[in-house]
Parts: sequence; structure tokens; C-alpha cells
Amino acid sequence: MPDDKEETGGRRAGSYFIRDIVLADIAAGKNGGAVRTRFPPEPNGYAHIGHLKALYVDFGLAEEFGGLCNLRFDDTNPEGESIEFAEAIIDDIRWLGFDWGDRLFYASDYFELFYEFAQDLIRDGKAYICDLSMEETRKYRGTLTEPGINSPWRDRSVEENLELFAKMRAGEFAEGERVLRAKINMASGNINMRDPVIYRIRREEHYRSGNSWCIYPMYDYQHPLSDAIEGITHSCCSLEYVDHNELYRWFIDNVRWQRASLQPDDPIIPSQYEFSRLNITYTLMSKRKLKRLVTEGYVTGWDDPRMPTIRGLRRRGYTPAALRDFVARAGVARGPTLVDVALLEHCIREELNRSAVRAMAVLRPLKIVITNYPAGEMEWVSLENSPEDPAAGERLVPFGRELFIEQEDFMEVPAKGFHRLSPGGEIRLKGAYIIRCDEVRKNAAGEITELLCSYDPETKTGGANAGRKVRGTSHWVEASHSVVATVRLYDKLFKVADPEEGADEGVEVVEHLHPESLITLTDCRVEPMLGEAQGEERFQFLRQGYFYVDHVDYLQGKLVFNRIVGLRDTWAREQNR
RNA sequence: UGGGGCGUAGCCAAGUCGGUAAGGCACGGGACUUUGACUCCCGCAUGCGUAGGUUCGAGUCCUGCCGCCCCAACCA
Repeated sequence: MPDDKEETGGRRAGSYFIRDIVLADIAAGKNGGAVRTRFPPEPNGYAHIGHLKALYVDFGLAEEFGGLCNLRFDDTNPEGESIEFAEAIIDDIRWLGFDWGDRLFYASDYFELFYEFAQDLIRDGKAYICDLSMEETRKYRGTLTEPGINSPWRDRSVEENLELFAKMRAGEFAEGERVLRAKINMASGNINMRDPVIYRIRREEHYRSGNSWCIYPMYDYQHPLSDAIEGITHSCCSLEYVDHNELYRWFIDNVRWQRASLQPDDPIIPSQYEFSRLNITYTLMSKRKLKRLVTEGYVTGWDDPRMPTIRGLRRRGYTPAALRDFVARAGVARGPTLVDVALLEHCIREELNRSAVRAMAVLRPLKIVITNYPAGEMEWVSLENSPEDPAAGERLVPFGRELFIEQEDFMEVPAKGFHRLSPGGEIRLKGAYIIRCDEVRKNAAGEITELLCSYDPETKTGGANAGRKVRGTSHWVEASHSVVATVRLYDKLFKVADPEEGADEGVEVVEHLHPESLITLTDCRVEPMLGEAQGEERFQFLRQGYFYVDHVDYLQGKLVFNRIVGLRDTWAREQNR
């Protein structure tokens, strides 16, 4: 058992109630002390950050306790499922770093078994073919406060049920004409127990089984049995399935699935545990609503760096480690959660502060001329690649007479508390010299075109007067060696913490879109080293934030830096107060 | 007029047999700083939805209220 978790108040960080249950089960020798979990996505869409919590729980428990976690596609409804989605999900989970070995399963591979189990249920008098229409079924089901009443078809003979079920499979009935139902209790307070449908007729091609089936098992029936077949000990899912737990147990207890178990003589008895889903401020989790953003062009695709999809986060520049760290820190519990997106941002900053190479990039260039620097001369100054990691070494950066600094690092009339350049004022250019602004040049429109400055040769970093203090330090890029680059500044996709706010009153999520969630700057000037950047590399642009070389654009021969997240900025925060 | 789940700081979240409220994020203050970053220090619930009760002692036990979420697909 790993012991690398931090001790906090006598408990390990990363501890949560399901983990405690697993711990207790192992101690009690339940299911032979085995830990087997499964991650069961339906291949009808892309994985998003909400799925990460289940991934963390399912794979995390298996990893921690020396167990196994299967990847199983819950593909028992042909509508909307596709191999493309399955492959995308596989790709995303793999990128996140989870490993299911050779245990990639599909519930659709168990169709024949499910069918046989259902025949057993019929023989045992625990399931029947019901001829009620969908509307009639709804009426018979009762309401939240009134019990349901038995279907008139509830007491068909075993023989008739078997025959009808065979005909259903053979395609002799139309969609909706008949269903197979479990015979449980129409008066149960739990509506899931009121003779739930377990097979329906669906004449749609399945992406894996093609047209070999026209009847498909329902989730409530299929899921516990898939778990049983695979010997899953702890079947974890989100809170909306709490009410299904009773049904889950019913199928485990009433279906004769043991013969299909991995260990028929000593079968593992699966149990379901529920935890609350992950919600994040300023983040939309609804698959349906995210789809609208894509199809109506509000974002560029499922991998738009503003999307909460795994591929979106990946293209934004998030790392698997930061994402996993985030879910672990957000915790696993049963209360409704709305985690502050600031926690996610903290996680990626923390990792990248440790690992990212620093670089200088001027996003909105303002030209300056060092009038007392000899024309035609150049020098190369040394800059550390990372103050957090001396082993990352240093690099040489060109310095000369003409440079670019950030427009916002100059104020003609400095605001109170402004630490950077203003007429007559001084700043240090990071790793180089202290300069003073002598003159502001403007065009006919009164716009600042360039600054004439002078430098103090004695103040070079490492030089005689390097210790001289000035109010501020700025990043800069030498003009003639600078590389023109495109930078995408991403911000929150929505301007309200809850994108679904007002949905009940008919407010559309698109009304909450943040108008400046993307600002593209095409005339940035970056230091030479960044011109050689490779796809998927991450850098800290000094004083700006963390940036990722967009791998999609890179493969198309374009160098684009996506801002993953800005640096903390207490100056900006004070300004906004 | 049912069943189920949940209420601990702005946001997550620990709280074992009742023993006197962990931690993280955010926020505020300070130190340091050739990144207004990072790091470090300090602060941040006499209070655990609420009202009672039991007890020497209650977030933990009991009772009554209040609030939020989920369930009436032949979706998962």
C-alpha cells in the first residue's frame, strides 16, 4: 500500500469515503480482498473534465490498492453511439495517463449473455413481456406520490413469455410494440422498482453489433450484470444513481449470472457506490449545451481551448498531472459541489512554475530606442531559464539599440503605484540594463510611436553597478532578432459563475458567453529561442503567464502560443478595486 | 403529497468510541524579489442549517422544524 500521501491532521490527503469503504472491505476480506473497478463511458460524445472525477475514483482506487480498472463502453443504446466517439474517449483517457492494460470491454459484447440471463429471469417468473404502449406504461407506473398498478400482462405464462421474447429478438414486432419488464413491485416508493423495462425494441444499426440485434438491454439491467461478468467489486457512479442502487442489487440477487463470472465457484459480488458530480464555476458541463456551442460556431470545435472537454483542455495546454491534481484536491463526497475554477488554475500554475522554461515575449509591442547605445552594435546577455530550477541552465538573449517593451509598461502620466516606465523615469530591463525614458515620440494622431531612452552601462546584470535599485523590472525583446508570433489570450468562456443560470426562466447559455474569451494577437514579438519552439512545449512568458505551443496549429506549420493561464497579478487586482 | 440524497468559513472538504472545529483554494496583511510572479511568515468558523433535549462535556447521540438536490425515458 502506498504511503506517499501527505499526512494531514492524522488523515491522508486524498482520502474519501469510498476509499474508506474499500479499505474496510479489504480488511474484512470481502470478495477475497480484491479491488476491481471500471470506467464506463457511453461512446456518444467527448469526455470532459466532469468525467475526470470518475476516472480519478475508478482508476485511482485500483491503482492505490493494487487492483484493476477496466475500461468498458456502456454501449447498449445504438442511438448516437459511434466508433469515432469511442476512439476519441480512448485517446483522451490514455493522454490523461490512465491504464487499463488489455481490459478494454464493451457491454455490447455481452448481448448474448444478457439475452440468456433474461430468459432465466422469465423462467424464474421474474420477468414478463408487456404489451402496454409507452403512454399506457407511464400511466400504470403511477406518480411520485401515488403507487402504480400492475400491468394486465404481468401474469403471462412462462412459456408465452419465452415465446414472445424470442419473437421480439427475431424482429417480429415493431418498435415500441412490446418490452420485457422485471416483475418487482408496482407500489414501491422507489419508482425504479415499479417493474422497470429491461429490454426494448430498437431498429437502429449499432456501431459494433450492426443489425444482429433489434432488442437492446436497458442500463439498469445491463450495468450490474456487466459488472458481475467482469468481477467488479466496487462500481462507482454519480449521485443521480442512488435511487437505482436498489434495482442494481435486485438484478445482482435475482439474475443467474454466476456461470458467466470470471470465477464461477466463488463469484465476486459487485456493489454500487455513489459520489457527487464535479461542477466548476464558469464552466459548462452539459454535453447537450456544449454541443450547441460547437454546432452553432460559438467555439471552433470540441477541441477549442476554451472547451471543458479533455481535448479542449489539452489544446489549451493543461497537463494530465495538473488535471489529476485538481480532481484530487476538489475531493470526493456526496454533497452538491461547485468548485472554484481558481483551484484548477492554481494547479496548473503550481506545476508550470516548477517546470516551465521562462522566456520573454512582448505581446503588445512599443518600440524604444536606446539613444546612447552605439548604433550597429549588439551584445548577448545571459538569462536564467528557470529561477525554480538552476539545473535548467541559462540562455543568451540579444540586446541592442532598438527594443520592444510592453505597451502597458509605459504610462505617460503614471497612475498612483505604477512601478514602470514613464517620462524621466527608470526601469530595469530584465537581465540587462537600467534605462531612463527621455522623450516620447507621437504621430499626427497623438499616438505614441516610440520612446527615446538612455541606458546606464554600469548597471548591467552582474556588472559593477548591477545592484542599483529601481522601482520595476520589465521584459523586453531586441527588435532585429525578434520573431513575430501569434498569441491567443484565452479567458473564461462565460461571464457568470453558473453558465446555466436562469435556464429555468428560458435564459440561453449563449447569453452568458464572455465576449472576450479569446483575443488573438498577431503582432507579438518574442525572443529568438521561442521561434524554435516545438508543438506541445510550455513556457512561462515572464510577467505574462503560461503558454502552450498549440499542437494542432503546429502540425499545420503555424507557431501559435495559447495562453493557458495568466500569472497571479496583484497589481491588476489593486487597479480593479 | 411518495422515495432517496445532502446541509461544517466566499469555494471545496476532514472530523474515529461524544472530549472542546484538519487541510487546500480564495481573500487580507507583512518579509523577500532584476518576473507587481515564486517562496516565506501572519490573519481568516466561541462556530458546524435551525430550535430544543440527553450529558460534566454535542459538529458528533435524540426529537421537531427549515432549506437545497435527484427520481415518474422503451436514455445512460
